[in-house]
Amino acid sequence: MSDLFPEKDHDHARCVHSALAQAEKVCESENARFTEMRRKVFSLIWQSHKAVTAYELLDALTAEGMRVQPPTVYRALEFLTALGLVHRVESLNAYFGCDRPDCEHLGQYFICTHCGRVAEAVNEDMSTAVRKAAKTVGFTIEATTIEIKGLCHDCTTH
Amino acid sequence: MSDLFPEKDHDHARCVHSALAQAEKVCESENARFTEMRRKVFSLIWQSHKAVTAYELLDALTAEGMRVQPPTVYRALEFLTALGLVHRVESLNAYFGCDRPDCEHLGQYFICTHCGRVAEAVNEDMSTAVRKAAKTVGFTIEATTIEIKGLCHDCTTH
DNA sequence: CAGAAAACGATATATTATAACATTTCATCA
DNA sequence: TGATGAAATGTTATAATATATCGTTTTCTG
Repeated sequence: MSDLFPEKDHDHARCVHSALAQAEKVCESENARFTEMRRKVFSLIWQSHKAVTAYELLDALTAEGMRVQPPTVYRALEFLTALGLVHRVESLNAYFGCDRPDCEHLGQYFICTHCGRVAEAVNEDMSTAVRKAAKTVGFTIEATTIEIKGLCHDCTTH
Repeated sequence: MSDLFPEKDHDHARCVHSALAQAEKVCESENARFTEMRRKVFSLIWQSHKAVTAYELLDALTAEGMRVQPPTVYRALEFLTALGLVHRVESLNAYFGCDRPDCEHLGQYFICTHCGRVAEAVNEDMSTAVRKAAKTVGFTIEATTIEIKGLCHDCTTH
């Protein structure tokens, strides 16, 4: 059983560091500006593996003394999601950081209702099943949302 | 290609009639009251195969002269979704009527971005793929959201 | 450095959803 | 059958999520 979710005591600073490094690369290759605000919002999202709402981000920024309004946060989120650096969980109105922003993927999100963490899977069986089902009914896919809620392995066993 | 979406010129009165009959049955078997308000909201949702928002329903009720407030609509929606008579599309914050409320199913929703219609599939390959992926990572599923946006067959070809 | 484009600030407001408490309706059974 | 308790609805207020618009600042490019 390959666990999708990180160990509870993993070195999270490393996740953050790696995520930032990847984000830098993606922005550079896309000729997009990774501004201070965007970097700040991105870092806040990566403070945990949970999904955070726009207003939680707003509060966090405010708590750090920044005078920030909703549009600022939503703009940063729009930028980050457009580049695939973060993903939006539709069923939570919340955002989490993407592990592999460098490769195209139709993500499937596992959301633990107990610990709140979100993990992204890139499962070919699921993707294939979706594509096949669409083909069967003559549907042309533009976007897919696959969100699976339940208990992660840690929360199931402990 | 079995088309999931109804023909453009199908007898929609029949859809509504059948949906109401099924809803009656489900409510009866669940010992739940299909009150006037719930029936009204349910009928409004079934006026088309599109997903409608809570406030569109509110406006429709108001347009008919009813003095209705948001909680009333949300309560009806909560009741109807709990019984599986309507489904919520998370990525649209909107609701549509379920075809087969009598049988358990993990629905997968195809949402046409052109005509706005929503069709529900119950595809075992998809369900299986999701369950299998979950098992692989030791995840205990509580709920799944599968929403596929794109063009329905009609809108692709016309 | 000028000019244009992008990003951000600021204000206002739209949209979606729920909390809390009052009133009404309805099934039940004493 | 009418008292009563639970369910449903009404009413008011407000919370939570999101965007439109316009002005200013920053940054890129020539």
